[in-house]
Order: sequence, then C-alpha cells, then structure tokens
Amino acid sequence: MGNETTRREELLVVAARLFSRKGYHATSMQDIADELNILRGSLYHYIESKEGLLYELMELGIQTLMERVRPIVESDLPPDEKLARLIQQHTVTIASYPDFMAVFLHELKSLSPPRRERILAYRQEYDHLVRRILVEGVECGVFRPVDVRVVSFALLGMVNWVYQWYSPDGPRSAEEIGAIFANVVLQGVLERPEK
Amino acid sequence: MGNETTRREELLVVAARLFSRKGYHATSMQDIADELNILRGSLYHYIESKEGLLYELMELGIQTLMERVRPIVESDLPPDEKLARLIQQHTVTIASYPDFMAVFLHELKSLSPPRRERILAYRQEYDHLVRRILVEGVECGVFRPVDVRVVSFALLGMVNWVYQWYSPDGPRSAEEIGAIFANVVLQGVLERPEK
DNA sequence: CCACCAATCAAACGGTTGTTTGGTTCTCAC
DNA sequence: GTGAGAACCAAACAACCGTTTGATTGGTGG
Repeated sequence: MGNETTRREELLVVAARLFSRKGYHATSMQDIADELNILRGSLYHYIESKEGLLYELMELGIQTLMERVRPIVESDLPPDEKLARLIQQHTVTIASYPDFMAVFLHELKSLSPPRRERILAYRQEYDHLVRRILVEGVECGVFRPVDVRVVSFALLGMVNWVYQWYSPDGPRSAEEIGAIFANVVLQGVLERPEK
Repeated sequence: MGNETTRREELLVVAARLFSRKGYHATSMQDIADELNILRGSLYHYIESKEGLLYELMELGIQTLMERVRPIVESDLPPDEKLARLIQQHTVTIASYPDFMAVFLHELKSLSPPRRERILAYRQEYDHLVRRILVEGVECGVFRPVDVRVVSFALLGMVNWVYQWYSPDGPRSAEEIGAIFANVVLQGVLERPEK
C-alpha cells in the first residue's frame, strides 16, 4: 500500500475515470494511452485486452463493496441497526470510489457472456446479503412483514443512484446522506400524531 | 394513434430496444438496419444522424414520464396521497416503456453538449416536480422535516432503478411494486409498538 | 561492464464505423 | 398514363478501431 502507485494502478484509475465519464465503448485505447502519454499499443504490456481491463475494474468495484458490507451483515447487531449501517456503508463506499462504482453499475452489458456471468454472480451474492437482513428483521418482528424482494430492490436503487448526483463539494457528506437514507427507510417520511 | 405503425415509428422502437440492450455506442447503424431488413445508408431517409436519433428517443422518454406525472403534482390531493401516486405512476411508466426509459436514464453522456443540455433541462424540471410535493408536505406538517434534496434523490433512485430488474413475468405487477415503494417511503419498514 | 528486464515505440493488420451521393423501384393521385 | 414522392439500394469515403509484432530504450543487480 503506502503512497507509491505503480504504473499499472495508474492505468486502472485513468481507465475507470474515462469509462465512467464517457462509457466503455466511447472510450478508445487511444484515449487511455493519451492520458498516460504513451502509445496505445504500449497498453498491452499491462493488460490482456480492453475487455479484460473492464472486467478487472468491475471486479475491483464489487469486491470493495462486498468486503466493506459483509462484516455488518455477519455481526450480531439487531436487524434495524444492521440495515442502517449497511445503507450508510454502501453510500459511503460509492461516494469514495465513484468511478469504479459507476463502471460496475453501468457496463455489465459491455462484457462478453462468460465474464458477465462472473460479475452477475458477485452481484447476486451481494443482493443476498441485503435480503438476509430484511428476512431476519421481519422474522423477529422488528420490521413489518414487507415484500423482501421488492424492498431490497428499492433499497439498492436508492443507494446505487448516489453515483449519479453525489458531489464531494455538495452540502452534505456521504455519511450524512447515508444516515438520511437509513432514516427514511426505517421510519418513513410521514409525521405521526402523538398517540 | 390507432393500430397502424409507420416505418419510422418502427425504426424508433427497434433503435430503443438495441440502444437499451447493447448501449448506444455498441449499437451500429448496421445493427439497426439489419433488424429492419434494409441497408444502413437507407436509415438516413428517416433520421438526420445517429445522435439525432438518440436525442429523439430520450426526449420521447422524459416527455412521456412528465405528462403522466404532472397532473398528479398539480392536483389538489393531500401531499402524502400525491407522493404515493407519483411513485406509483413513475414506476408503472418505467415498466411500460423500459427500453425508452433505460435509454433516457443511461445515455445522457452519449449526447453532444447542446443536446445534453436540453435533456438536462427536462430532467431538472422533473426533479422540481418531485421536490415540490416534499416541500409542500413538510410545510403543512404531513411529512417530518426531512432534507428535501436528499430524500428526493433517494426516491428517484428507488423508482429509476426499476428498469434494471423489473420483468412483466415477475411475481408482482408494476402497480403492486409502485404501491410497495410508496408504502416504504411513507411508513418505513420499522414495526411499531402498540403505544 | 555486462546481462537482464520492464517500459515503451514504430508500424502495420483487417475490419468496422457513420455518412454521402446518385440512382432505382414502387405506389398512388390526378 | 404520367408525374411525384416515398422507400430503398449500391457503392464509395475517410477515419478510426483493438490488437500484434519486433525493435529499442533506460535503468538496475551482479
């Protein structure tokens, strides 16, 4: 780790930025090479192919997300606390690595079937983590008896959308946004009468 | 209207399907022409350019959404009822035209700046509609004093994400999904003690 | 000082891209 | 039955694509 970045990591970061801003197919090897001040053929000293590069970026994205969220799910906190922390952690992670996360969320269709299958497996694993919390909460009566599948999609849409509008210069930090999200999902927006 | 579809409308439908499945840049004029059984040069009898075609599809998407949602916002229903109906209508619209909506939500970055600006204006207009309901609800005490900006993004993420997973063959109709969404946003998932 | 190796260049490859041009076919109104 | 216009073809255009090959550079350990 430390402060040194290898040339290869530099390549990955540049590619993630370009892929997320312009899209995978709209970004040429030329574009990436220009940013690194080398010729486009030279990129193949670091990567196997353009699509291999895309796959690597997406795998990095989903793995980062998963290793940050899994400990929460497997902890022994009460379900409502787990859900709140998951929502917040997911939000913060997306805000921390917006380029990688945008690529991961956007470019699944740009992968060839075998690689797409592998990323889809990751994604389903992650979906399962989210649902486990909901099932747990409903079973022990902390949550109302909601449709777990639909609510988990609602939740994922809410947090995944963050990369579309979040800016570090905005009025709220990623932590605050995560907390607001969690609050809405748990309590709803409706004001309640005293009794 | 009626049952007759012109060749041009056929083109738009085919293009929307291909753009949404493979992405704009990954879809060639060849691909579109093949689907219509003509040569790719012949497409220019109907459209001005590939990007002009994309713009037209996106405009169709956002306009459809807006003309279905605006009457709800401008009605004189109470804010909680307005919000529930907006969420449901948005969900149903996305489920009804998934190809057009996916293109509208995904391909903004594929437009050149002038056209992108115009679509962005539509989108901001739509965002404004959503926020108006929230502000209204907070002001008259029906909603808790939430951060309107962040909550509106939460809400939009939730409903926009629908195109990623909805299937007409799934266990729930778009109307049901919309109702579940509205319920979560209004009430939250938390069970509440009797008193 | 030599040998190695990572990093990069230079040049070419076959293929595809979006778009233009000018001509052809077909249908239908008058 | 002739003129008009819509629908489409055939062919070409320059530009760019991802990838491969073999040579070259510069630094570093022995």
